[in-house]
Amino acid sequence: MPELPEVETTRRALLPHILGQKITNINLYNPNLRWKVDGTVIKQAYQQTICDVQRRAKYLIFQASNGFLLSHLGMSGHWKLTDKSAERLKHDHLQIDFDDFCLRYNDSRRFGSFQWIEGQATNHTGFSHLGIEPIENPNFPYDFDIDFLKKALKNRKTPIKPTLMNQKIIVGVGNIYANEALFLAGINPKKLAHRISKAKLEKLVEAIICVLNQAVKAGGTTLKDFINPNNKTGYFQLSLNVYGREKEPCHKCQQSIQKIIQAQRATFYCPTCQK
DNA sequence: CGTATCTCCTGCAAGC
DNA sequence: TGCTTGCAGGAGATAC
Repeated sequence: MPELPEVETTRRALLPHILGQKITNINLYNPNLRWKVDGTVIKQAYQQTICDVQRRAKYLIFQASNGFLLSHLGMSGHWKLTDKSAERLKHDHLQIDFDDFCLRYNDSRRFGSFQWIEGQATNHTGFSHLGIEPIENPNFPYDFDIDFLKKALKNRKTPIKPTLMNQKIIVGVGNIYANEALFLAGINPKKLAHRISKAKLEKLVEAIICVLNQAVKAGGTTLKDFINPNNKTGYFQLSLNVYGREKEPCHKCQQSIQKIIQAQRATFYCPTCQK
């Protein structure tokens, strides 16, 4: 599910509800997520007041005065605003109570994770392995441009598509948006990253920024199960040009979209439009 | 350091 | 209908 636009959609949906709200209780129903969640998370966040909700890469940050809860949604995680009295669903693993409502984290595949970290997320050194933010982010630097990309790809001999998904270079781009950005830029996903011309890289920068901004505007992409905390689906799936469209006609040239596997992931592209 | 591969888990759809 | 198989949006660990 969640790439940058889905995490950002979640952040924006949560912010107005929980800003300034005090955590009155936390229930960890199932600690067996990607890494075992220990009770420390519960103890540290208890009675804290949320002073901001931020995003770095695909991580969601619940910032309180002396620490923050870091939440990664993995493949299938999502947060839901709901009544405390609402019946708990299968795969609801964590519940955060506020005065009049609660937040529940549901994650069928359990690839998500939680950490409680002392201090301010904006000063957190644990994010240092993460690459650049490709679109505007109110809390973290985002100066993504052609000079950055040219330098970053100079020594990368891997095909451009899996390279775009490398979170050490650019954050937030997962399988769907890597496919879509390459289509918009007219670049073949098999092209080796260091062999792409400057003109094409310029198009790629523009395409990544464009596709992510459009997807944020659309509230993310809902293929199967992405739902925002207010129970609304995204609608960027209506704008997909290649992802999931194997054998369907290209929106530009009508040739059929091809599916290949790269780094154990599905890649979709138009062999005519993407050279 | 860069690259390739494997892995965690459940749900669902396709194929037989 | 019911079974098996493969695949799904992420990314850390490991081996070379």
